[in-house]
Amino acid sequence: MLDRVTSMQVFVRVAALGSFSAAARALHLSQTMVTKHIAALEERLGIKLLNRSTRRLVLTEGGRSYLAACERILAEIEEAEASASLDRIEPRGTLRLNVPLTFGFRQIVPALAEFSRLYPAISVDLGLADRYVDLIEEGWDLAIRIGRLKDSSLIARRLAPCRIVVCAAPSYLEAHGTPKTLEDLSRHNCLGYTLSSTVGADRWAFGAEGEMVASVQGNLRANNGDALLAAALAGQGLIYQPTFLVGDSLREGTLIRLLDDYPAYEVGVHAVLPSGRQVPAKVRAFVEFLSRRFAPEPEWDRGL
Amino acid sequence: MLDRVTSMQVFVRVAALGSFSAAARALHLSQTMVTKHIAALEERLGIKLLNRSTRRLVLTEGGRSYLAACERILAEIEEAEASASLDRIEPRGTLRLNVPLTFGFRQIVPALAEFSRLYPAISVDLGLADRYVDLIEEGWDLAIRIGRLKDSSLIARRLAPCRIVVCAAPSYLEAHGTPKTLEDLSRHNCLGYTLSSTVGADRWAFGAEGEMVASVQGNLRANNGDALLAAALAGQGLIYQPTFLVGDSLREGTLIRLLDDYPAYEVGVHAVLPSGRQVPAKVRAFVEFLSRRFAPEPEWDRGL
DNA sequence: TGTAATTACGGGATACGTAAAGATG
DNA sequence: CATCTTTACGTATCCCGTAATTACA
Repeated sequence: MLDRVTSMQVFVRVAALGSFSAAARALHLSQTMVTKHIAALEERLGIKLLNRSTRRLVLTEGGRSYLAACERILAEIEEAEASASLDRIEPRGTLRLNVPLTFGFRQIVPALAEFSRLYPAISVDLGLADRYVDLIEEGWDLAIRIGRLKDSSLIARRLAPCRIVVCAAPSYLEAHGTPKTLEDLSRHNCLGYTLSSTVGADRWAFGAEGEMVASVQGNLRANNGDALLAAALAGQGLIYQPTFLVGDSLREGTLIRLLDDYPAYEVGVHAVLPSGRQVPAKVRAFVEFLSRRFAPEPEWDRGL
Repeated sequence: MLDRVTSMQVFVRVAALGSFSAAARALHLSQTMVTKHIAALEERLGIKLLNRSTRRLVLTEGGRSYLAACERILAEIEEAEASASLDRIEPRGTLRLNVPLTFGFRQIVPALAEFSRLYPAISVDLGLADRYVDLIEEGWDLAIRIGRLKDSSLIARRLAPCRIVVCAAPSYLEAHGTPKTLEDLSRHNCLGYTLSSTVGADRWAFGAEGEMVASVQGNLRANNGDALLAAALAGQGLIYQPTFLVGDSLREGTLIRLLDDYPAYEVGVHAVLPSGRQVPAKVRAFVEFLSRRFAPEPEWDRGL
């Protein structure tokens, strides 16, 4: 028999999203299992819950009232488990963590090794993605977001500053000279980062709040910082990237920071979590861990 | 994973009876499974629910509060399932019913009065429309369709025959003569029904299967049978309409049936519902009700 | 020593995903 | 034709009871 609680969760998700496949994605299940869960419920109850054509789902009358009951019941179960569970007190279980690619590889993955030593009872399910993810929809416990946050339906905690600087390889500077002012940038090959809609591709900001902006252009754009870093190291042009990415190269001298008379544009590295429920200890533990790890100054900014 | 609802039931029983083996007997389970269910809950919650020595079971602090929650939750589940299952046994709720205009006014609305007396727990949401409606999309429980069905993704049940006959007012026949053969029709003013794409406007069919077809024309067309009926009664021309519409006038003598040497074209009145295994009791009840009401011969065909 | 809970273990049921089919707009 | 639901099917899991084991009065 399919777990009835799971079936109820599936049903609630299907009803909320209006789609079997969307629910499957959200719950990390196959479409097949979603079908089977709904079928199991319908069989058990003896009524049809959803009228479905391929494109459209509509709750039946019985489905509507059962849905309301499921929501009540699931909330009660969750509350009962949360208040009874050790999870509240002791960090354990699986932490579903979603982080941006570059920051993830460079800063989170190394950190996780230590975190796992500290908390052997926690296993981590790491999602690396630069795209926007819906925490609640996709069931993440926690995400790392870099930038300036707007979404207010989530709890955010600032973990570290993220300073964005301009730099280039010595070979490039020898060949093309060194820009001294923002105006000079327009005469250089500025490799653009396309993922942020505000700054990175055509506009490079300076000053902690981004008070100054330079318009730039170049012969390469990418949606991935590591790719741009590689290009810059090869002497192709200037890049405008966060210090957590270019810090090592700057300390090694393989990249040179430019325009350091202008204060760097500063955004934040944030831990973001779904609001509402009480925060599980595993999440608290990880946020605290990162917060300590990155304070008072993150490692990647040492010596810059 | 053990079914969580079952585990809760086991836990409640164990707590009530103060013994694993007693609970096993009560639930027709092996002692083994009782142990495993309790262990599964304890694992899931991360806390001990029962302190047990061989002879004695004592709820822990956490166990007591979780027990209370389980009792609430199980009661709610039972209630939700019972209420949902009622839908399949006892006809109740709102029946969303879509019917064609003319048939609806003449045959369904009168029937509904009696239906409501028979099933006071059902309220009806009646949609009158001649256009094609998507049952699933628009959330209808049931539709009446008249004609010959093709759509196979729906369940259809034939409720009654629908015979289509030619008739005219005596005043018209006095003025223009009485057609005796299909060929004669071409010399008459044939008022066309435009809603059906197959027959009704330019082509009038005869014979149970529509084996014979006459081409016709006239000076009025409409997409509504009642309008054409009114025109015919006023002596404007011939109409080709179902007996459920013209039956009363024929019996009164305000219309005269023509060409009754030719057997009438016969289509069906169908109940059509979204497919799926379970049909709600309210729907079954209504279909049965109509089926009985129209059998063995529908009222509108009496005496024709 | 007798009763109750737990562990070991094997067989059979089933939960699950892949892949293909069916449906739909 | 792309997308969504359902069916078919093979596999690995784990549910479950029998039987052996441990714990306790």
